[in-house]
Amino acid sequence: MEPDESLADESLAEAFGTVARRLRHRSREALAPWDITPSQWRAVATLRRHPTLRLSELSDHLRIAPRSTTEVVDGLQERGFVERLPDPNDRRATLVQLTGKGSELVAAIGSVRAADAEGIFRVLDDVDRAELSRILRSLRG
Amino acid sequence: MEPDESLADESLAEAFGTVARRLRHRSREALAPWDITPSQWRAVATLRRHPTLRLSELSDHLRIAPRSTTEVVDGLQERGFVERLPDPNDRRATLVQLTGKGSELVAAIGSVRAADAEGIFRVLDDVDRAELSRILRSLRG
DNA sequence: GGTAGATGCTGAGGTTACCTCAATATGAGG
DNA sequence: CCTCATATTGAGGTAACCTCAGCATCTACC
Repeated sequence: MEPDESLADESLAEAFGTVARRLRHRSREALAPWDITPSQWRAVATLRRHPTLRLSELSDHLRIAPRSTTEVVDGLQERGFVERLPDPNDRRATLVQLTGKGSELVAAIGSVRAADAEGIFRVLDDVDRAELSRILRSLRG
Repeated sequence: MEPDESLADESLAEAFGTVARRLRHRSREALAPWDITPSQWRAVATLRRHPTLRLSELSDHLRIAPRSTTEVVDGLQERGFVERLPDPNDRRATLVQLTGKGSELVAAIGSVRAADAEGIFRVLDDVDRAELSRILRSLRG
């Protein structure tokens, strides 16, 4: 029950939130030229690796509720980056795919190289990056 | 420009956000019995260490816009955890302080010990916690 | 001492990224 | 066919931010 210890732990959670906020902010700025938000980018990036996903599968990857995925996909579809297709095997389901424009987006942003990540994580050396990556993976659960 | 590397970096930012979201979620649950939100808790915790702060100073500590601090303090004041006092040295400014109830809150939550932090960071051993803490501090900027 | 410009707070209004709950459509098993 | 589960979405809500404008007050300089 030493106050110092409790402070340390509290700071851990707090510092985490602070960095996350900063990261979100940077990310938003970095993506602004393409008129997409960080959470939309997360979805696009997921679709790059899994070219065809049901909405529910995309939800699982993003770890958000299905309803929220609908919203993200709506936004991307409006901007023409993804398209919805009926799942031929299950008429309840909807498949999501990148459009040509969506693929171009991925390429464009990929070549500029996630300035959001770089900008903030640049202060870390390779060892620290690896450490952080490992720790995050275990915290992700 | 190797795709693997870009993927790794992207995952770093992504994983960070995922963990942050999870942390926020846990934190909300942990604080629910006291009817305060994580960001309100952050403010209360700050006031524990700096018993009297101007709103603008509190903003600096929380790293949010002054207007947002007004909102956080409003919420805490409604619930009786903090009070606003006029700054005797500057009639533009408002000082914020914990009330008796606010101090009890800090004590109560402190004794249960940040379940939000513990719950998620429990998977880390002491070394990893220290590493994470150090890395976060450098990322905080 | 008076006025220009900085500073401190808050009202108004907006955004992002989530959420739950209920409705609708379809699938699967008996 | 009938029930139960699953997939998506409409409706509506929330937390945690933001900016911009307005008002009060302070500070500095003439």
